[in-house]
Amino acid sequence: MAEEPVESTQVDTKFVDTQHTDTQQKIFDAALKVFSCKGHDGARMQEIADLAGINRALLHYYFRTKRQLYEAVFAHLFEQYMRSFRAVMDPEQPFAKSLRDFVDHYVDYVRDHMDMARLVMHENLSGGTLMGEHLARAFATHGSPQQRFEEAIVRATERGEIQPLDPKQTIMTVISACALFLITAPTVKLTNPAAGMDFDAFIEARKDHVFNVIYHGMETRGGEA
Amino acid sequence: MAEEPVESTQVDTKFVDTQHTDTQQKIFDAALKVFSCKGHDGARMQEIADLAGINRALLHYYFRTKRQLYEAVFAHLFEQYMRSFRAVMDPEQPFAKSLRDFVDHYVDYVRDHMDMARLVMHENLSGGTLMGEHLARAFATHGSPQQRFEEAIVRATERGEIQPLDPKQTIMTVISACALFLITAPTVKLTNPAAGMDFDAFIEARKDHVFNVIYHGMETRGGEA
DNA sequence: CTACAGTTTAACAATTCGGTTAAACAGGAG
DNA sequence: CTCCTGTTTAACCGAATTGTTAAACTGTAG
Repeated sequence: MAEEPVESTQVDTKFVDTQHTDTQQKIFDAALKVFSCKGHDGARMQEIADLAGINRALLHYYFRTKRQLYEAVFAHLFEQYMRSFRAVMDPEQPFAKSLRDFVDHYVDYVRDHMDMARLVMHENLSGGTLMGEHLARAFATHGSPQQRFEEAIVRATERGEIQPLDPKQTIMTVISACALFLITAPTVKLTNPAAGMDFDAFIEARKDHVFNVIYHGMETRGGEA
Repeated sequence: MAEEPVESTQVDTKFVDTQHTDTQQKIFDAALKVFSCKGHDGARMQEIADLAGINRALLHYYFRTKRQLYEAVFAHLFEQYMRSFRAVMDPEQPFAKSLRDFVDHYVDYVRDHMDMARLVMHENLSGGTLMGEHLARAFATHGSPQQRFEEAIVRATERGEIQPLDPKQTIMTVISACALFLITAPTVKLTNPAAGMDFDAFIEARKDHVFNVIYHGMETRGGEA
């Protein structure tokens, strides 16, 4: 019987490794798509196998159990997400730029990773501890993506650029305004028979809208400067 | 065999009706709780029966299939939701009041109907057409809850109270800012080890924050009036 | 050629779950 | 008392799913 291939990628013969990671990647992609659409419970291993172009036996050969596969996919996405936010955000730049960058990056990321966003929401609704654990660990090691943004908010407040508001509230507002629309977009489309509308354009407009409303809602107003 | 009890409540002998609606209510409550936590696929009829204090046979006696029960619960919640929004919102009152009312009502409603909110999000993620159909029908008959708010936005813009922004974007921003926090609250709690924080107080603060940021973000600014 | 990891096929076990059924029971209505 | 409806109990079916296993096949590495 072959040894557990998931953890041990020490065997780096070029061929094996490539073949290995190739299939694993196909599985990841398929699993993500299925899990994100139907959630852990709604997903079927058979469907994942089909989508990956392999058979169920091989699926279990790579990931012994459904749960294991689910968690692997989740962890992978999460890591990817955390990494994407690590770069940007300098607390000393003008708040307008920090906010704009954060909004742009957030909207773009969610738009380009809808599967991930849906999966996260599924996990969140299911009330499992999976996300909690990952979040806690990630925050402890790299610091949270929002942390940089929070610093920027605090600094901007100290500089008198924006009003003294609870940063937690601000972050929640920004993230909500950016994310919820995209997550609910499929349903919104169903409702809104405005079929002709350009979705991409609406997203770009959304960035502007969120930035403008929130920025001007937070900046120190004339009389108080 | 008893006739289908779900649709036909014509038999209004006091006793029977009471007994009937009593059990049905227990089932509704139990089903809502289970469905909202685990989604349609994750929910188990046995668990619903247990929570309702009855047995599976009786559950199927009232609702023939799981799907039927699910849709009944969904429709019931939806109707209730639409009704709750029908009253308020006068387009001619100051926009500050319209916005404040909408935010307050929305936050309160979602807070007091978390199960419903979670269920809606589940349904949304699952990409079913259920919500789309209900929404479309409701919009056609009573007009949407947001419609009143949208009118208020349009009128306020005409009066020059607020800047000319796309009302769709504004509504999306307001609803997002109100709802997402509550839906993700369980997870946020897991992450944030600030166990001491008063959740109710945070919610009240959230209303203020959302209102303030959005209102001041939208009002016509000094130079342009 | 041999070994071996990856892969397929096909069948299997075990469980779970949704749904049905029949029989019996309970208690108010008439 | 008798009828009827709601309710329970218990057993059952059938379908779907997860997970396992054994055997055979494939192509590269050595």
